[in-house]
Formats: sequence, C-alpha cells, structure tokens
Amino acid sequence: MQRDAEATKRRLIDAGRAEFAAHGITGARVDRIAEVAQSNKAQIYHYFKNKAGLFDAVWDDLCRQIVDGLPFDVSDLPGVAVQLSDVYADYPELPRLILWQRLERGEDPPHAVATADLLSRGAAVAAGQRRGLVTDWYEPHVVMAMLLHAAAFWEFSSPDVMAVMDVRDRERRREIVRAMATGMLAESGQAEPRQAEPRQAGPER
Amino acid sequence: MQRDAEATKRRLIDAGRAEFAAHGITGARVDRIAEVAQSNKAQIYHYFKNKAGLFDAVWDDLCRQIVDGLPFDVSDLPGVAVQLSDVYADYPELPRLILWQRLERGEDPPHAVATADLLSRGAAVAAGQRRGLVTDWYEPHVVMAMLLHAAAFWEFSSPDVMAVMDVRDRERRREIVRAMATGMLAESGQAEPRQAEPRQAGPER
DNA sequence: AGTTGTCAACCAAACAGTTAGTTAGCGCAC
DNA sequence: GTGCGCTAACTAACTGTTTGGTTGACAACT
Repeated sequence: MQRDAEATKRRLIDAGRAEFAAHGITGARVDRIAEVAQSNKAQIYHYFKNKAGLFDAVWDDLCRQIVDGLPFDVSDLPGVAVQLSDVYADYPELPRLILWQRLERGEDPPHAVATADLLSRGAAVAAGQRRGLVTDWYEPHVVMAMLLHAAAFWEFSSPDVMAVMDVRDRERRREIVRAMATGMLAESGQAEPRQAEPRQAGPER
Repeated sequence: MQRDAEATKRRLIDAGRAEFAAHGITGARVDRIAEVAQSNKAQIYHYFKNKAGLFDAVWDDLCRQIVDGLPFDVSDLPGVAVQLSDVYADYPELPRLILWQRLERGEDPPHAVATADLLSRGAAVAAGQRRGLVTDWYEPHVVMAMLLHAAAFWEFSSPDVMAVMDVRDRERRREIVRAMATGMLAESGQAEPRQAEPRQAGPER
C-alpha cells in the first residue's frame, strides 16, 4: 500500500459518500467506511476529527460537484432541469445524500459555495426576466428552486408513488421533466400578474 | 394512571410519530418515546413487537390520515395540490416522516391503503382525461405524482434553497403551488403529442 | 358482602451486543 | 533519526430487547 495522505483522504470521502448515502449519518458505520476505503478507523479521526467532520467533507465535495457540473442556459431553463435530473439518475447517491442532509443536518448553516451559486444563477434568471426570456410571475430564486424541484421528480418521489407510476423508460422520464419545467414556467396558468414585488422581504412578518 | 390499552397504544404511536419525525428510525430512542408517551419501554415491545413494528404502526396511521383527509376534485387538480401542501404546512412532521420512510424503508413493500388510493385517484384522472378535463399528455398516474410533487415543494426543498428563496408568506406559497400545478398540467409546453400509449408497460423493458 | 382467582396492563432493572472514539506503537521515506 | 502515514487492540458509553415481577380490574364463588 502506497503512502499518500491525499489519496487516503479521497478514498475515505468516497467510501463515506457511499456509506452516508446508504444509511445516513446516524446509521453510517465508521468501521465500514474504513474498510471500504481500505484504510483504518483512526485515519478518519486523524483527517476529519470525527464522523460528523467526514460528513462535512462529503457534503462539501458533493456541493462542489453539482455546482461545477451543472451548466446554465437562461434561454433553456427546462434544459437545466433535465440536465440535473440526468445527474441524479446517473449518481443515485446524490439525491439520497441531499435528503439525509436535509433531515439530519437541516439546521446547519447554509453551504457557502451552494448559496453563492444559487444567488448567481438567481441573478441570471432575474436578468432573463428583464429581457423577457423568463416569466416574471415568480421571484427569480423561486424559478431556480422550481427547476431544482422538477429535476428531483423521479428521485424524490415516494417508492409507492413510483411503483404506481411505473415509468421506467429513461427518455420518457426526461421528456416529462422537460415538460414539467416548461409548463411551470409558461405564462398560461397565472391569470393575474404577481402583486407588487414581494420579493426578498415577504409582505407579512 | 388509568389502565387503557387502546389509549396507551395511541399515546405510543403519537410519541413515536414525533420521535421518528425528528430523528428517523435509526435515530429514534425507544426510551424517549416511552417517556413522552408517559408509558414504559416494555409496552412498546408488548404492543408492537419492536421499534420497527412501532414505526410500521406510525406509518400506517400517517398513510390513512393523508388518504382520508385529502379530497379530490378532478376539475381542480391544482386545488388538490394546494390542499395537500396545506396539510404539509400544518403538520410539518408529515413531510419529514415521508422522507425518512423513503430513505430508511424504501425497500418495503408498498403500503396497501396508499397504493389503492393512488390507483383510484389515478383512475379518476384517467376519466378526466377522457372527458377532456385534464391533459392527456401525461400518463394518469404521472399526473397524480406531479400533483403530489408540487404539493411538496416548500417542505421538500433543501434548507439552502429555502434560505435563498426566502418566501415566508403562506398565501404566496399557496399561490406558487397552485401556479406550478396549473402550469405543469397546461397544454402549452409540450409541442408534440405523447407517443402511442406507453402507459402501464413502458416501451422498453 | 367479602374473599379469592385470573388475566391483562404495566414497570424497573438488567443483559448483551454494538459503536464512536482513543491509544500506543510500528515502519517507511526523506 | 525523525516525522508522518498507518494499524490493531482497547474502552467507555449507549441502546434495543428481555426478564421477572407488581398492580389493578373484574367476576366467580362462598
């Protein structure tokens, strides 16, 4: 076995990602992670302080992967949703980790990189709205969130619902995500225009 | 303390619901449940066999609550989504339990009552499609799933996304859910009609 | 009415297995 | 020879589950 701190960290993060995706933070077993990483339990504590620290590293890694890998074309927002849904389909551990993080770490401060990325993409949406490319019925960041939500359709739906739907064809799934995103952002459904700019500060509270 | 088996079971299920919603199945502590229920640990094993059995009871209870509480008007499907989103907003433990169930019990056989309900509502959607009330671009059960998904928007989105969106006004949230569902089901976005009936058996596999 | 028997609801304490985290030391490479 | 990457063995704490026994309600019997 080569001695290489960086490579070992990498293996631990990868093994942690798989373990956390499968069992969550509480359910993850430090011994299993060490074994899969072909390393040793003590290394986890050496490099990441504790189990929570390893999860932080996994989470950080995941956020960067998604942020870096997701292109953005304001003139084809449904395409963005489809792209992200492809990522989810190709890496099924991502949606699981996202859900675990929400449930077990929902109170954590927001991730800096993810937040910065969301803000910048939101700004791009806002620009698109000003140019008339995107409906301005929704707040720009809501548009972003809706895209993310549409992308998550197949991976976040309950197993029971999935079983009843029984759509297994990948291409059909992509079509549906695209249609869903397209429809959501179309001007059709909303009769009256949005009331005067409630944007960053909600009307009440 | 009165002796009342039914009431004790009820208290255990309620306490279990809160505990499981907060910490998941693995993270739930049997001692805490017993304490909150003002009962005893051994009672859980007496009535529900084990921790997993108590979760089953909680899950069953939850499924029935949602199924029974959700009305259905085929001529106003977005309204159904809004209603469900209201339920989620009023009982925040529901979305959490649903996510925990997906993550920790995704391999369980589907819940009979929930499945039957989904099938029957799906059939109603199909009838609506035949009468031209509902777009037939999507398979009827996909329409159902899309409604459920739209309803889950505010409760299933990641905390980071929620923080960036920062929409706190409840009425605005409801509007957005309605608009999202309305748009998704509008005919606008989908250029070509759906290819010949892939419905229950997908084209491939 | 009072006594007794029975059964289900209930509980405190202990058990047995597991797990996050620690430590003390080994050996390679520079 | 020294520091860093690594490891096996260890421990203290925790947790689901079981056990053994107590308590109260209720009815049958005297």
